[in-house]
Amino acid sequence: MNIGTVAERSGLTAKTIRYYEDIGLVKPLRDANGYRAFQDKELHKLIFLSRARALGFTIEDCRSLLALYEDETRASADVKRIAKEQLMQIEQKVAALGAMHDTLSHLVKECAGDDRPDCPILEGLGRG
Amino acid sequence: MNIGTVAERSGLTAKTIRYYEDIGLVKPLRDANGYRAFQDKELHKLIFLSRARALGFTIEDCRSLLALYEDETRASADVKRIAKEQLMQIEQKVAALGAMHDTLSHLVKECAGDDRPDCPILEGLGRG
DNA sequence: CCTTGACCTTCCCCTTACTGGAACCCCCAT
DNA sequence: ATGGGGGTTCCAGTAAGGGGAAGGTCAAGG
Repeated sequence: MNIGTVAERSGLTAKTIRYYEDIGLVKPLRDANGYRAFQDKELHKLIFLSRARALGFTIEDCRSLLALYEDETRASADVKRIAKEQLMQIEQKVAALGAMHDTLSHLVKECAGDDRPDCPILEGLGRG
Repeated sequence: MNIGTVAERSGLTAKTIRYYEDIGLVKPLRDANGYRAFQDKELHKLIFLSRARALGFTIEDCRSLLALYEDETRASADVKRIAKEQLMQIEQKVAALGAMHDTLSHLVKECAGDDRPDCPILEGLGRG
């Protein structure tokens, strides 16, 4: 499989896949013409990466998860620990965004939004 | 006021303030010795920036908001439009994080988290 | 056989919003 | 004069790729 094919099947872009090779996440073989030749195993790893990234894992998380994914003797506890840390980070982000949302929606609600220069949003931001 | 003082009062770091000068958000005067000399107006702009960034506005949003902040004749509608866009972006991020959270917490719940190699999290990520 | 267009390669710069560090200058107190 | 705690500039790096140039390759059509 060429890079275009695995890109389509994994949902990643060719650029991203080349980047993942650069940083050592995948190691495709090469054809005589220099084209990357992906085998099923590499494709599965890319699909794995695509999903893990979509769930918010960092590249370094993915590197750890991939090592566990490839290690048939891993303990599920190792995976669960990484996943739970990621869950907590997601929860923290949601909480932070929620606080932003509350403050901002309050300001927006107060603002007339007309032609007058009077603006509670700017006042709220500038108030010492 | 030197940069250390405004850093403390605005809640930004000196590094960040120098960066904001670099990209043209503030334009402090200079003392004879080359030190930045901040006046109250610049301090207020930095406080404004600190709050707006904390609410998730991008630097470019802040640039627009700051221009409106300084324009005594601005229409509140302009500010409200920017703020509402930001609100929508926050809502989208919350929704995306919520979806991640649901999927991941489901996987975590399924996982025994013991010494056995059997791991539903990895299975969930690798499943085609 | 030649060309055209789609695909592939490497390489380098760009992005966001800073942060860290090196090397150096300045001011005040001892 | 010296030590410490300011300040200054500039260079490099971060996460995770995206954009685009310059060029090699392949398959189909005329």
